[in-house]
Amino acid sequence: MSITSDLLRGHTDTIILKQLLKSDSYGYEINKSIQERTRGRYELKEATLYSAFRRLEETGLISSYWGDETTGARRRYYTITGSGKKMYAKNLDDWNEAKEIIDELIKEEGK
Amino acid sequence: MSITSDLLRGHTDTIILKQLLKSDSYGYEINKSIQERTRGRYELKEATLYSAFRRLEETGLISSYWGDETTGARRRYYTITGSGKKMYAKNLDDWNEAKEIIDELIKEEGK
DNA sequence: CACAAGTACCTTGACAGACATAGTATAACG
DNA sequence: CGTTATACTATGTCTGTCAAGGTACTTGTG
Repeated sequence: MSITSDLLRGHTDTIILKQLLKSDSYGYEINKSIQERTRGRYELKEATLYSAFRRLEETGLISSYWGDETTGARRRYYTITGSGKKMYAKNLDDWNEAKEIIDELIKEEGK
Repeated sequence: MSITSDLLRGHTDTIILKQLLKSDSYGYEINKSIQERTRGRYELKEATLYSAFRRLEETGLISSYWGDETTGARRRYYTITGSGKKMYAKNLDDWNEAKEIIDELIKEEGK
């Protein structure tokens, strides 16, 4: 991984919600997908991922169910809820604003 | 403040270093400057600011000296060091990369 | 067949950065 | 003369990330 975790901090939830917006998924798959999408520049640590799931489910932004795999390890699938979708939209807005603010504050040419 | 602190997390040091790049400054002034630059959308909490100073000084990225105010409260001024400048440049690069990665991961239209 | 590697999930405890709260001290203003 | 603004400090809490360790099943390899 090339960037530090503090820069990604606070985005984990949004990243997960985004993945679930496309379709239900499970931990391992989500993480693989993230690695692919970023061409290996970023991966969620397992502990981070699963603690995010717990947090998101506790606050009602996602819900989960066990898959009915007849073979292989069991998978816990997650679904984004209505309030999860709202939260995603809000987080995206917040991100766009934060991006602007941070740029203003740290860009060299400054204003 | 409109954006959450987790989104700003990890940028505090860079924001401070950026301010000191222009000229030596002190805590209160830096914070005021941030509020102005962001038109009130962001301010560092005092505890955050001063603990960042301590951290930056301990790691040699800034150094400090007491101002010789003949009036008003005493001010502790901070100067950015050589390694502070390098760190600033590195953090800026990291930010540009992180920005790209996060956008890829959370933007609606996806990839 | 034994064993490594890959898939898939979970728990515990530690750490660091942001922050709330509270305190000290001086100057300016009405 | 009390409030507001300036200016800094110290202590303790909270939360997200992560390291480390564990369980369990499947597939490939020699």
